Amino acid sequence: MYQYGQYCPVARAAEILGDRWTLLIVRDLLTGTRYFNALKRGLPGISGTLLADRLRRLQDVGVVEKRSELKGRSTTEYLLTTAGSELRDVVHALLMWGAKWGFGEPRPEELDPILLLWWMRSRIHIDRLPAERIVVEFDFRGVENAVYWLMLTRKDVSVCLQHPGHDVDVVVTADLASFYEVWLGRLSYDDALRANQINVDALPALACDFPNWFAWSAAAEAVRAAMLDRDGERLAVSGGGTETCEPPLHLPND
Amino acid sequence: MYQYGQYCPVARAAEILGDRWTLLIVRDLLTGTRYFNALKRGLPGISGTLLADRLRRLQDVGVVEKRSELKGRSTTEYLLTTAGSELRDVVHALLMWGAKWGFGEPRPEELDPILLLWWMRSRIHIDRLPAERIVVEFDFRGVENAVYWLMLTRKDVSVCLQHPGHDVDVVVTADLASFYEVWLGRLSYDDALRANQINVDALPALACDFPNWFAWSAAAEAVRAAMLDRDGERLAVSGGGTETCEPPLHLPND
DNA sequence: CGGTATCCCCCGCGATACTG
DNA sequence: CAGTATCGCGGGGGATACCG
Repeated sequence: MYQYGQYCPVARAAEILGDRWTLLIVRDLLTGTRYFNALKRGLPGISGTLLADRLRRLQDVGVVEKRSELKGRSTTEYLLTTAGSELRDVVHALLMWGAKWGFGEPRPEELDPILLLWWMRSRIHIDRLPAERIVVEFDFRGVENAVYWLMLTRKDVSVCLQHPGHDVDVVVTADLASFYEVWLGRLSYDDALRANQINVDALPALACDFPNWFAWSAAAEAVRAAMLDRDGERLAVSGGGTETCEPPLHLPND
Repeated sequence: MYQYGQYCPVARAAEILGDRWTLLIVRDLLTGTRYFNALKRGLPGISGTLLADRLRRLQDVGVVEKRSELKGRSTTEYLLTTAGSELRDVVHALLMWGAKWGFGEPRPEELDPILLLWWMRSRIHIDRLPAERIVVEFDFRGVENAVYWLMLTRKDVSVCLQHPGHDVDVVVTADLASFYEVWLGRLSYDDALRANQINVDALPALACDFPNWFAWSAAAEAVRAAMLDRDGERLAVSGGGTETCEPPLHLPND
């Protein structure tokens, strides 16, 4: 951990949060991730050693509390302290800025289908699911052999890298980049359907209900707002050819 | 520059801002620093190479604009773009959090007297200065031979590491840590005077006016608010022994 | 002043093996 | 599963010299 040697609150905060991965760890803790391996799954590329280092540092500075439940199994929980919870404002400011100024098309190396499904798993409207178990198969184009499954019940949601064995109820075939953009609010689900970037094969009732099972990304609203914001500024600057301008549609960008 | 490989606005923002020094560079640009060497002076410990690297990166991502005025001298200005200016929210969130949770007594290695004077230089109420040039000598205790000067005119303010030659109008003798705490709003100037942590030797009129020449740290208000905030929570938790509690005074902490 | 080019060292980090 | 201990490397970054 580097020390800037400046007696300044911004420098102190940057010392604590500036280490690689630390802000993403906080982001995930803020959205309810509590276990070591869950954090690790949400941060592909981090090594176990490094995650442990970062978590220890966060404990030392009073942002994270480690709680070991000795009762049932060796479940160790990482929870944000009060100080950690108040980082919500920092992460939110980063989110708003990132959505407006650091965002655009996904880079190829950002198209990790497993991470996407992992994120989706944590944003299921459990109470909107059908009563019976549902297995959804995702067939992502643009990545070789990217076929994974989501097993949805009202008790539990799991990402399967192997066929779960049960019958598949819904088959989603999608362009991975487009599905990511839908996830993040840059593209509307309906538009993606219409442009054949997403295809849902299931009994009509299920296919129609499918998009409602997901809350989509927590960042989607900010991303949409940022797009409108920037479009607004661009239009304002360019002078605008039409006085009554059409509501900006999310057009497929093929 | 590290890439997290996550299509997420927070990760994208962290990629751009997470490099060492970058947030402090933005902090200084936000407060009006515009020249390479001025940035360097405000960031003791950064190498010229690294500062140049960081500034180039910030240009590449559209946060900073480099403007070379070819007219007069070879003055090169670094200015925040619109995107850069909107980082104000991020830095502000860090400031608020840092003031509340990452702050406390200064660490010994943070007691750089030159940096303090450099900061003071940029927060002078130029219009409150006397009409004639004023030379203030600072005699910081706790550091060997830490004697420096501030030369104040309504045209220009400069930090002198050598005696500027002119007569000294005000001699400030102070404990460096305490003066830093006054600078940052953790200690009131008057209390520090009373506790002999700061001593001002000058003609009465000048001595009395001296503290009003400075705007003190831009972070001071946040720091004060954070102290009250935390005290409030502490009192609320401890139950409070007195029903009418005295307004929390900033007592000298000797 | 306002940087770039070069060299070289150190430590942040990944990989691996091991433990409760 | 939830980590710790150890080793080895690569590149981030400091020091220095140089240029416009």
